Amino acid sequence: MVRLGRYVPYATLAGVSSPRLTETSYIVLGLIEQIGPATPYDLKRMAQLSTVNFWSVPHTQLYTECARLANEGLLSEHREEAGRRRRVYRLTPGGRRALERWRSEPSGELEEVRDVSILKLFFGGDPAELAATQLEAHRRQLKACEEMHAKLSVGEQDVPRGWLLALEAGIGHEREFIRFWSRAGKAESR
Amino acid sequence: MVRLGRYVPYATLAGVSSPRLTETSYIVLGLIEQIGPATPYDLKRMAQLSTVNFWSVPHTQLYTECARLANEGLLSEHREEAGRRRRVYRLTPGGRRALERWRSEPSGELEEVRDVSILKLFFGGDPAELAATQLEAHRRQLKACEEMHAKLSVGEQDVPRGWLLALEAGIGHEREFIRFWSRAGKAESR
DNA sequence: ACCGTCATGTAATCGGTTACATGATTCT
DNA sequence: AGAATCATGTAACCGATTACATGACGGT
Repeated sequence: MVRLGRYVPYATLAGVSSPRLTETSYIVLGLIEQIGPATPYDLKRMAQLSTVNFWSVPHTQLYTECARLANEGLLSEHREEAGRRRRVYRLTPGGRRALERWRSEPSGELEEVRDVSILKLFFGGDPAELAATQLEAHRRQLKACEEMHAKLSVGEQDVPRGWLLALEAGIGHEREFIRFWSRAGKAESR
Repeated sequence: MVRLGRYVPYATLAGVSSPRLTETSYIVLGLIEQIGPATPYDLKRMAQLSTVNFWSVPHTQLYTECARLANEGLLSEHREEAGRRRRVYRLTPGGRRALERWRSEPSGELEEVRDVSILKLFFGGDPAELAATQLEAHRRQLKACEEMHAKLSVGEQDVPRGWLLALEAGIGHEREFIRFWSRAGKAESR
């Protein structure tokens, strides 16, 4: 079986000092591109709501990541004068270039599945018991995804194509999980 | 869309001081259970070869993890007298209990997909280009999985049931990825 | 006025990742 | 004998996770 390149290291940016951009960085850059100038808190809501929910980022990291990207010159930072003095970030031209470069460069990397329940299965966990719990969870999740998809599809909203596709990917995997656990749960145990 | 519990924290072990067991810990415990007393290097080979390849662990971590588990009393450590003086680890009763508890406790956690290419798609990457590269990679990976599965299935080898199931899960997901990218790659771009 | 929840952070910690290094073996 | 590869670690670093904390605001 082929080794999966899991330890993807730094993205080195031609021409820029030495910014190590992780997926988190691109999520921040990408979200700001989509919604315009934003505070870390805006990003948090956006991420929750929209659909980076297939790749969640804890809110505390949004703060530090914004600061870092600003430090690297990929975002500009501006503090509000008013009471809260929140930091508002926006893309710099360099940030936009970095995002575009990343986005347009297809990668042959494969991700591992890394599902805890499958790990338990691997190490001898009882298929029927694992399946019962997992099936319920995946069915719920599938339902949530489908509802979200329906909501985004109605009318002529201007939902970016990528959002729908990503959601559809999620839906496909949920279905696959359901198929898998259905089979695994009832196969003869010997 | 439902929030996925991604930040699964510590597994607290009733009765034991304060061992924080991660998935890596259970991989180590589980592998040692399967192959008996082993050095970190044995674990590395085992992990590579067998099938924890759907959840890889870098070899350096096997060393530190073994040391930590020994420290927590879940493994016992014994140094060879001979030249290499390698450390050989084996399960203690406590370690075995911890493993069994973990394994038999089904969890409703869901994993996120976290696929970089889908992330690029989400942020506006070109479906056709991404699909081309991903399709090739997934096809190759699928082939490798299937070959491995065939190899493990022939004859009356005593391959643990979990190994086959985990492999089958991987195969299912690879097929799903292929379905997805096939569709995404050729859908009308507007 | 008080309470609960949302908003907005800061900071310590830690597992995971990368870098580096040396001793065995095997092959030519 | 030297080169290449396998075996076996050690250690620094850093992003991600957890813990903690306070201010604003809507409702009762």
